[in-house]
Amino acid sequence: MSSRLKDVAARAGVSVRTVSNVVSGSATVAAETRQRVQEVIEELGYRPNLAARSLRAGRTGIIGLAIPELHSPYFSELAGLLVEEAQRRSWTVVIDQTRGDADAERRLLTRGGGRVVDGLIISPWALDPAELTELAATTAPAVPLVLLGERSPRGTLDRVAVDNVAAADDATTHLLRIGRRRIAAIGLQPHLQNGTAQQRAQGYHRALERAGHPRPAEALQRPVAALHRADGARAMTELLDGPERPDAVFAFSDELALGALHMAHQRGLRVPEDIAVVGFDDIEDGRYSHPPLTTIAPDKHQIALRSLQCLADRIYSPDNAVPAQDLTVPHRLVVRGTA
Amino acid sequence: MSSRLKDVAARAGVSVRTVSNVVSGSATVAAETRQRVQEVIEELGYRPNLAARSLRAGRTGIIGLAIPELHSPYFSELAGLLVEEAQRRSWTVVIDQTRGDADAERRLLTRGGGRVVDGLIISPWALDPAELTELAATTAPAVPLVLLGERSPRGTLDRVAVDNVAAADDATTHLLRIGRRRIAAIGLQPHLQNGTAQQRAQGYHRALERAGHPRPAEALQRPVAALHRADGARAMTELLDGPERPDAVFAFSDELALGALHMAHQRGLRVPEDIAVVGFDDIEDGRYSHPPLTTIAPDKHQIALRSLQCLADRIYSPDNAVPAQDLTVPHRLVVRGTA
DNA sequence: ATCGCTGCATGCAACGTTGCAATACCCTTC
DNA sequence: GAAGGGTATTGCAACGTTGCATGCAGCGAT
Repeated sequence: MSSRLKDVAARAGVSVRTVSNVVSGSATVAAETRQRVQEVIEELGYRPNLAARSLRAGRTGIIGLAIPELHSPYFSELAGLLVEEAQRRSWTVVIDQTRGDADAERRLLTRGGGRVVDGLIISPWALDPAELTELAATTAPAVPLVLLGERSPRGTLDRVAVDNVAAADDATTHLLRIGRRRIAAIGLQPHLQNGTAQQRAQGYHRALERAGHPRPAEALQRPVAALHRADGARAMTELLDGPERPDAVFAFSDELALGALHMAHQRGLRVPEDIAVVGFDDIEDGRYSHPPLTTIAPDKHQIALRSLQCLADRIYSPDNAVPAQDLTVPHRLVVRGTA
Repeated sequence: MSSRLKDVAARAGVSVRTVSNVVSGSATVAAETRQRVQEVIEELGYRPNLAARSLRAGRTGIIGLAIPELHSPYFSELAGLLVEEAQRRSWTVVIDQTRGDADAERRLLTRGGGRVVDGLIISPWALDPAELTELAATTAPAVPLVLLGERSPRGTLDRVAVDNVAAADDATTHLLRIGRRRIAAIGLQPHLQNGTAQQRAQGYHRALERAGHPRPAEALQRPVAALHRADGARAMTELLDGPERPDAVFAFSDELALGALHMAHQRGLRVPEDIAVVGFDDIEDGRYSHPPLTTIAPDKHQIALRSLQCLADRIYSPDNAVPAQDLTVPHRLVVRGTA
């Protein structure tokens, strides 16, 4: 059994309340008393019981981070930054993996999220933003919520993301500028109500259009089941075996790009001479691929920082008084070796 | 405000206790009553308050996972598996990043770990296993603890790991078998009391010795500050600029290996013809590098499974009655394209 | 000497849950 | 019809913490 306020109080010869005051520092305590209590705290190794505190305060000091999968580099890099930044605010982060499972995301909002965590940062994947908004609105005690990437209809929920359309446009424009003409896209997700993929596709089209290109053939726009390397490799195979061989590929994620790059090597193509590649995410691996990957780098640090700030505003605001925010974080094109 | 047992009880016309019985399913409740209570629970959207439960039960249902850094692929892959497996046991995982900081690891054991989590799975990095054991023993309420990788002196703490010596031996032996003679090692960490690196170095030496090779020159054994790609690239540079150019490299982690591979490409070397590379960890990226990385694959799934099992045994056992276990999980050599 | 003020310390109650032990009820059996 | 046994339900207390209100002492001002 470990020591409680009561034990410290008894040993220091003061009341429980006074020890509590020393610990929290909220009320005035005489220097001498504080000193004595502090010593006893050290001596007994007193640690506040978080469960009791939470019960009393109605807060747990825990926030949730819901991402599709932790082993994906983009999310693990982001999660790392978030955990670190949360620590600075003395929050603890629990990570949930939704694995692209709509039910898992649903459960998180209605059940899991409901009582354990003070707030939730969620990067939706399988769940339609509309349903998500609906769920968030109808869940009994509203969990403070911040969306990563997906926009909720009519901006009813806080959201932090890069400007996906502009970023995809930048990537495509770069490929045009270096003289590419048959630019393929890898990463469309027509089967999902997935705003992110749609937005990136939109940026891709916008750039081509502005440059006076005809709308690219369907065969050049490759859908994927997920954003893993394997999917990128598969899509690349399809492209290389397709009717019109592209001279450039814009992949909607670095993992897809690396898979595509891998396949290009397998087929004996030179990158970027035979085929240029641009990715999206700026994951660590891309810096060390061969050749190093040209990519769109979202400011992940900003994403972590601002989504936590957003969540804090909502958690500490009385009665949802804060209006929903839609924060756009900066991105930049990082030109390395593949395009 | 959200509903409590009290609210459900009032509405269903039963006592608080009966509702509690329905929720927990522990005591006998008449079918009819159960039905009615269930309906009210649905209607009001009642969710148990975890803080109150924890306070009462003395358990939080939260376990900690302390790893050096989340953005490193090996750890994020492992963390993903652990989170998933923990979910199956209805545990919540909070992840702490120690960033190779000894103080952070110390704090975790004495302070953080003390009261928040029911148990802790820790992959020590900066902390000497001896000090770690010492700390664990002297901390007031002993936190159930499982070590990943590092062994505690005289096996006083539970531990899950691969046989690092044998695995490193396997990797080195493979390089010998394909005809390499000047085999370098990247990843030594003489400045840390880091058992893992020492063990891998030991396996490397053992394999060379058994094959009748002289002890490799110091210049072939490259120390690193950390296990990132950048460190691997740097070490590779040193090797290529060194007095004796190796024809093979055994890197103590895949990240190091990928950094080394990158540098080999930069210098215009052919892999594996000019220089062979073997890594350690079997991270996803290695499967898509060019060429795909030959590596030692620890059974990560087993690591997750068994460390949780171990922790469960300790948490649910009365009074530390369970003896400390030292579990060795299997590994295998995965031959791909770099060696 | 009395009053009010400030600084410090304290007691009570409540957060929502569950273990324990007791009670009320019904049905069977002699 | 009473005793016995089981089933169903309940009240009380406690887990450790903190908000609120209050108490107490000492001080300077009136």
